[in-house]
Order: sequence, then C-alpha cells, then structure tokens
Amino acid sequence: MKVLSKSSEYGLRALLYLVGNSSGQEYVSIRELSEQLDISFHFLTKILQSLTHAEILISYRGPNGGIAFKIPPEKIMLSDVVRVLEGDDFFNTCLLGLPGCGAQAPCPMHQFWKEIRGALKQEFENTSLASMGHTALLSSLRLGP
Amino acid sequence: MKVLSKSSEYGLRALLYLVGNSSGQEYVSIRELSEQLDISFHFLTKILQSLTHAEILISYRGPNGGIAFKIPPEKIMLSDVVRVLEGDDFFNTCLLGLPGCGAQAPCPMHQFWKEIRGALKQEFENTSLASMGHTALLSSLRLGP
DNA sequence: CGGTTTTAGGAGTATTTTGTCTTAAATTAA
DNA sequence: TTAATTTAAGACAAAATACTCCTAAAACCG
Ligand code: SF4
Ligand code: SF4
Repeated sequence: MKVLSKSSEYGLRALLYLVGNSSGQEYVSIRELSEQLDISFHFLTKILQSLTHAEILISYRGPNGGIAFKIPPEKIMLSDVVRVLEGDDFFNTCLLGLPGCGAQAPCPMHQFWKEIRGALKQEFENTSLASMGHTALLSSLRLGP
Repeated sequence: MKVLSKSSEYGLRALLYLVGNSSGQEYVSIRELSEQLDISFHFLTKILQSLTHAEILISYRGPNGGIAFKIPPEKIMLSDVVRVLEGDDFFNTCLLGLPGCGAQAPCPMHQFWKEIRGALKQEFENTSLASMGHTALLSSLRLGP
C-alpha cells in the first residue's frame, strides 16, 4: 500500500528532522539533511524548493545558508505538506480510479471508501509537524525501528 | 492518494462486474469484460490470470469460455483480492517508506499510521465482493458517478 | 480434420516516477 | 575582488509501472 509518493516521504522526513534538530531560526543545509537522512541531495533540494514556494519553508543561499520553517511547526499540519507535494485533490481520490465522482450515483465502494478517506484526512489535518517531530529521534527517520 | 495500483483497480472492477452480471456458473469472456469496463483486453487478461492462479477464479478456453468464480463471491473478501494483486505485505507498509519496521522504537508517525492502516485492513477483511457487488450497476463501474 | 474462439505466456513499448548531473545565481568571507 | 558555499533550475537518465502485441495452447464446431 503506497499512500505517499517518495517526494512526500522524503519531504516529511526532512521536516521532522528539522523540528527535532533546529533550535529556533537557524538555517539547516540541505546537504546535512540529505546526508543524515540518506536521501539524494538533488532530489531533496527540489522537494524542499516546492515547500519553499508554498511558504512553508524559507531558504537562504550561501555559507551557513539552508532552509528553516517560515511558520512555526506547531501550525503546519501534515495535510498542508501533502497537499503541496501530492496535489490538491490528495484526499479526494477514488479507490477505483474512476473520474468525475460525485454523490449522485455512488458506486458500491463509495460509502466504505469515503469513510476511510475521511478518517485519514481528519487525522492529517489535526496532526502538526511539531506534535510528531518533538519525539523524532534521528535514527527513527533513517531506517525505521 | 493512490492506494491501489491500476491492476487492483481493474481487477476489482472486473470482479464486481462479474458479481452483478453472471448468473451462476456461466463463464464470462475477458473480451466482454474489457469492452464493457473499457479496460485493455490484454492487460486485463494478465490480471485475471493472477486471480485464476490464486484460485479465486477458474478459466475455460474456447468458444463460450471465459472466467467464473471458483469460490462464491460471498466468501471472497476485498483483502483476498488485493493480497493477490498487490502482494502479501499490502497492509503492512510504512507510511514513510522505511524498511524493517517493528515495535521496538517506533518513529513518531507509527501509532497514528498503525491505526489508520488497521482500520483499512479490517474493512477490507470484512467486506466481501458479494456485499459490494450486488448493487453494482454497470455504469457505476465505467466512469464513476 | 481444419478453422474459429478463447485463455496463457512472454517479449516488447510507452508513460510516469524517481533520481542524477550540470550550470547559474545569491551570499559570505578572505 | 576572488574563491568558496549554498540554493535554484532545468536537462537528462534510470527504474518502475502500465500497456501492447505476437505466438501458443486448449476447447469447440463444422
Ligand atoms: S462512488 Fe465509486 S467511483 Fe465514485 S469516488 Fe466513490 S468509489 Fe470512486
Ligand atoms: S514506526 Fe515509523 S518507520 Fe516504522 S512503520 Fe511506523 S511509521 Fe513506518
């Protein structure tokens, strides 16, 4: 079951690392992130660029540059992140991949899927990066327990 | 959010069609399925082959041949189907894509993800093809409401 | 038997996702 | 000012997924 793309996975891991390892307003370099989390530097750079464009992060070039949160991680919900990295209709997809779904004549899977999808959405919308990240040990973001 | 691969989507749609449109032990040809559901014939053939190998379907060649349920659709759970088409650890994946996860030192997403994943699994394991398919209008499997 | 219909199986192609590389621009510091 | 460091941006390559095509094998029908 692949809910998130690699981009989202990497993005989330980077953000959680940032929560746990940046004290205040310092910039953390993408190089450090990529090495500590074992993610391709260039690939991660692009992912974080998207988050910078989306005003979740700010970036700064040059020595001692890097990225930092633009808004406090207490106010960044998981749903904000995945909406940027997966697209706006992330929580609105059909289980069977059919286009143009409404409520007029739902297919037999609709009710079932709508509930699951809704629970996931709600959970993502109520969970902040800070609430996940304050316990984020580096090791747990590298290889899984 | 893409939970199922195309193979699973097509496989499920075909099975649901079968529930709604096969009276008893008749074979339904893959050609009919592919045309009615607008799925590539050759691609669908392979997907259904997997389900035949897994003993969910039986197939028969030659004129008036096709596929049919080997076990009654009341006893085929959604989880049985996706396990065949997505692999055995479909309900056991990590949200962050990290390998080798246990419970020793769960990462900050674990509890949250475990619950969502568990709900989905339970729902799939308790829902039979028959219970979804008996209301499956053809149109609802073609384009979505 | 020979021709037709149907699934089986495998090779090959196309598209999407993921990852790499190269160059440019901004910033710092010597 | 020059060199070093860092993000930005886009072209390119590799891998995974999705799809197509061709030939075989089984079953049927005349
Ligand atoms: S009604 Fe059916 S086709 Fe529409 S979103 Fe729900 S599952 Fe998908
Ligand atoms: S503990 Fe973390 S790494 Fe392990 S399965 Fe759960 S979310 Fe994934």
